[in-house]
Amino acid sequence: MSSAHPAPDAPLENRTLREQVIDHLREEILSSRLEPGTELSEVALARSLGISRGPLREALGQLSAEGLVTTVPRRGAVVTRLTRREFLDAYQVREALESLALRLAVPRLDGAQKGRLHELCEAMEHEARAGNAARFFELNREFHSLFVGASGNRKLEAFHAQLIAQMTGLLSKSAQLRGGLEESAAEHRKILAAIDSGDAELAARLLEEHIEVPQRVLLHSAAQGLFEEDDTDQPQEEEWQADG
Amino acid sequence: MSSAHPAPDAPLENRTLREQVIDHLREEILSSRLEPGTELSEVALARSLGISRGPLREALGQLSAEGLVTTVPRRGAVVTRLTRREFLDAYQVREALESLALRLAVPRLDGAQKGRLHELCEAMEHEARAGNAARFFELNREFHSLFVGASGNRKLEAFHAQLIAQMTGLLSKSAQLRGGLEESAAEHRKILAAIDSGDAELAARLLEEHIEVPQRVLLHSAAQGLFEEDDTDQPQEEEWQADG
DNA sequence: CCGCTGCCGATTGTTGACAGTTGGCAGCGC
DNA sequence: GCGCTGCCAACTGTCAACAATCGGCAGCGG
Repeated sequence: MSSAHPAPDAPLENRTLREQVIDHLREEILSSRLEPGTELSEVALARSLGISRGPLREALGQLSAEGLVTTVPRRGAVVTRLTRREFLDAYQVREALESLALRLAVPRLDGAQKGRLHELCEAMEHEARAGNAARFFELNREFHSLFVGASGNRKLEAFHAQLIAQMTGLLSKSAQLRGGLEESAAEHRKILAAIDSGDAELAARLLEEHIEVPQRVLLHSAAQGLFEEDDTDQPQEEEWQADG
Repeated sequence: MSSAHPAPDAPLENRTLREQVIDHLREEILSSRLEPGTELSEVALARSLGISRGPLREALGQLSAEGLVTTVPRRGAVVTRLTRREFLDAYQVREALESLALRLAVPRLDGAQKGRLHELCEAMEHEARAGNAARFFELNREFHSLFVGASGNRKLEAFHAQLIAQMTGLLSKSAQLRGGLEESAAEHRKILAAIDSGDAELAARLLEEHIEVPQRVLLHSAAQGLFEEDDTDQPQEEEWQADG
C-alpha cells in the first residue's frame, strides 16, 4: 500500500459511462472496426453495450462535435464518411499543423525521443519490406504524433489528434496513393536526418513535401471508389483540381 | 406557395432543442455575456431555459468537445478559462492556420470580397480612432474570417472557427497587449495592400507578423491578471519564455 | 487545539417511459 | 397502370424520477 503507484492516479473505474462509451466508439472507429458509413442506431448500440440511451446519446453528440460521426437531426448517426474534397482539405491543414509542430519540436527533442524516432524509422522500413501495411501505419502515426507531442503546444496537439482521427480509415488507403510504403519510409528517414542535424527549417520543408505526395496523387485522381462523391451541396468552383 | 423562398429551405423550427441550446450558449459565451469561469449548473440552466436536463447535458457535452466549456466529471461544467500558456499555444496554431488560409485565398478572392475587406479596413480605422474596442474586434474577426472562408477549405474554416471561439473573451484583451487599435488597423491595411497586389507570400508573411505581436507582448508578460496561473499540472520546461 | 469520522444537502449520472416525427407501404381513386 | 392519401412501424427527441457521488460540516477522540 505504500509502494509507488504504476500510474500517478488510479481512479478505480471512476470514469463516467459516457466517457467509456466515447473512448470505446472512438477506438472502434479509429481501428476501422466500424467502417465509415455505418449507421449507429441508438437502441441497438445501447442494448449491445448494456447501457441506456442517455449516456450513449451524449457520447454520440460529443463524437459528432469531434467530427468522427455525422448526426442528421432526426435520422440518426453514421460514422463520418469524408468526401474527396474534405480529405484533401484535411491534408492541407495537417500539413500546416505538422510543419509548425516540427519547427517547434526540433530544438526540444531529447535523446530518448530521437532514439524512438530512429526505432520507428527502422521499424517502418522493416514493415514496408514485409508489406505489412496495417502495422506500418500504426508506426507512421506514432512517428508523426511524437514530434507533435514534443512541440510543447497542447492546442496544436489536440487539433492534430482531432484531425488525424477524422482522416483515419482513409489514411491507410493513402499508401497505395503514395505508390509504396518503402518510398514513404525513405522520406521519413530523410526528415529524421534533418531533425538530427538540428535543421528545423529543412525538416519542415521535407515534411511538407512528404505530406503533399498523397495530395498530388489524389488530385490527379487515381482512386475513385474510396470516397462519397456527394460534393453536390456546394457548387463551388473546383479549379483546385486543375492545379499542378 | 409557388413563390421563391427567401431561403432555399425553411425547416420551420425543425431544429432540435439541443441545437438551439448549443447555439444559444455559444453565442452567450462568444459575446462575453457568460464570462470564463462561470459555473454552469444543470438544474439552474435547464430551469432558466425552460427545458429539462437531458438536452442541456447533451449541449454542454458538445460544447465541451468544442473546448468552450470545461467539464469535470462529477463537479459540473464551467466556461473554459484559458491559461496564458494555452492562449499562447492557440495563437501559434492560429498563425499557422490563417497563414495557410491567406495563401489559399489570395488567388481566389473576387472583387466583392476585396471590396468588403477594404470596407472592413476603413471601418476598423474609424473605430480605432473612436476608441470603440468592442466594435473594432467584431470587424477584426470578420476580416480574418473572410479570407479563411474564401480559402475554399472547409476543414480549415471549421478548425479556425473552433480556435477563435476558444480564444474569445481573451481576444478582446489582446488590443491593450498590442499597444493600440490604430497600429493593428495599420497592419491590416498593409496586409490588404499585399492582397490587392496578388502577392500571397507577402500577405501571409505580414499576417504572421501581425499575429505575432500580441504573442511577443504576452511573452514579456505585461498582463498578469488575465489568466489562471494553474499551469502546475504540467511541470514542462518553460524555455519558451526566454525566447526572443 | 488539531485531526479524523460519519452524516447531510446538493449536484450530477443514469434510467425507463412518453411524445413527436420520419419514411415507407398498403390501399384507394382515377 | 399510375398517382395520391392515409396509416403504420421504427426511430429519435424529450421528460421526470431514481440512484450514486462529492464537498462540507458537526461531532468525537486524541
